[in-house]
Amino acid sequence: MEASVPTPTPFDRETADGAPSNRKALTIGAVAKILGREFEDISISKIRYLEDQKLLAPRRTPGGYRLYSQADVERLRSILRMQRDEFLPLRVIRQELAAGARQERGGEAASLRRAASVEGGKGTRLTLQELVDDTGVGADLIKDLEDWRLVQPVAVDGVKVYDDTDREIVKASSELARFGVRGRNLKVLRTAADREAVLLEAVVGPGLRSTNQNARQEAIENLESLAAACSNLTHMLLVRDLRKLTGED
Amino acid sequence: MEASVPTPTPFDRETADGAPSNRKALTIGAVAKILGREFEDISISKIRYLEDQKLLAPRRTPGGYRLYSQADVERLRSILRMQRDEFLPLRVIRQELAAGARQERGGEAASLRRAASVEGGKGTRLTLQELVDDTGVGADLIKDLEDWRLVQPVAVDGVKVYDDTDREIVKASSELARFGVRGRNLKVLRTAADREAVLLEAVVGPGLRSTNQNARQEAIENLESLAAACSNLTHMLLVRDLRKLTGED
DNA sequence: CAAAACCCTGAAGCCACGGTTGAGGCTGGG
DNA sequence: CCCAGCCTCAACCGTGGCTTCAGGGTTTTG
Repeated sequence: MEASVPTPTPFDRETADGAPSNRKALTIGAVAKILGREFEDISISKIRYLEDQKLLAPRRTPGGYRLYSQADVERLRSILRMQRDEFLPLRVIRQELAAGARQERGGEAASLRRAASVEGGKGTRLTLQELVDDTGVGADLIKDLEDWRLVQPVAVDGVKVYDDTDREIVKASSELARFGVRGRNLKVLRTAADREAVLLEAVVGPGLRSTNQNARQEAIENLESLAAACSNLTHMLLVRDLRKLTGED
Repeated sequence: MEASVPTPTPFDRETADGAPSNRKALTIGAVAKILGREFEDISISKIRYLEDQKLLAPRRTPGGYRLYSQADVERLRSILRMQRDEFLPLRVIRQELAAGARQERGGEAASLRRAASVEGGKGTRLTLQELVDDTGVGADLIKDLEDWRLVQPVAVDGVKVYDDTDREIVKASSELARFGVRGRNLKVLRTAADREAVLLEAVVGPGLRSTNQNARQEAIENLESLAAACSNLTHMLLVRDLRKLTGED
């Protein structure tokens, strides 16, 4: 989410005049703090390192302090995204940046990869309105999905908030809704998923509850593989059933 | 070491009847040589390393030699491609593979999509032996899958033959078998798929039975979309369930 | 103006990833 | 029975991507 923090940082005194602060150059510490919201593994030393690797070239004060323009920050942001979402090595990112400000290339696939991850980011919190805007789905359908518990918002401060699995679920459901498949029919899918979850829980459960952090991590990764394989298998089984349907007529 | 060598292969693997040799299982050296054409940085040790990292799991001879099925070679090929072309780290490739390359960027997803197509080309007919060589799965697991009716061969002239959905199902199951999920547990997946099929049948059934050829064709295409959306939705529901599992600790 | 907060460079260190190498020993096809 | 080919296990290695530390300069703030 692009909340683009125009927020006055604690030590922020450069915004004393109500002027648009986002025009001002930032010190390295300020940049780290801002980007820290989106990327938890950012650090001052890392930013310096990236400069060392010729990925950035901020202006300097006469005294030698780095000064980051708004553009620099954006550049850095996209570097970090490519790292995190597309797993690109710096060497490649450098080229990618040099080759014009190309953007949004494999972005779709990458975001999918993240969205489908079991290891939940917990990051996203959407209001109903945002969910509607984001998916282009009517509030009535969402209501329907909630009634049948396909979507399970959480109440925070009396407001329902949705997360990113909810969003993906809504998107997928809207596809089905086009064909008239709605809440009551979807219930069968939910129970199917619930049962699969129980099955997988039985397999990795022990490792998951292990106190050993390594074992736990491994269990989570196995869980990802299992979930994928499971969905895959179910899909193939469905395809076979459907072929029988279309074949024998 | 694996004590249970799954090779009571009933039939001699000699292709006395001049069968296409590319159906046969290969030794590691042969695999390296073949893939060496496309990937210069392949080596025997690298292939072994990838196995060590759980990216491959070829069958073994009773003596311990690795035997690579056609499917294994393809899997390896796509591993190498993801490394070379998409710079993905092995950790990510592992997941991507488990997902059965459900979405393949960059174009050619043809082979899988064909296999996943509802519109069945009844073409493929595999014997048990071919199925084993092709998928690299032990005959015992296949037997297990048959017992639980995940795989449904047809008897022709007293010989059981499998089709390509069976093959894909076996492949997906082998992924799960690695974690000890076998026949009895898989039954829940089959019934889930069956129910989804019933659901979709209700939606497109009328069109499917239409005498109007156009309407029929359209129904089939809708069915594909529906199947995809359905699987997708079930997967997301599963992911959400699993996140709850990993989250609350 | 001085202390406090922040920033600078360069060199060294660290850890994970993705393999390779080598010793010592089986396998299996001709 | 021979010998190329394969096996495991453990040690080793280069690179990438940072972090840490020492020693010292710059800016802000009160």
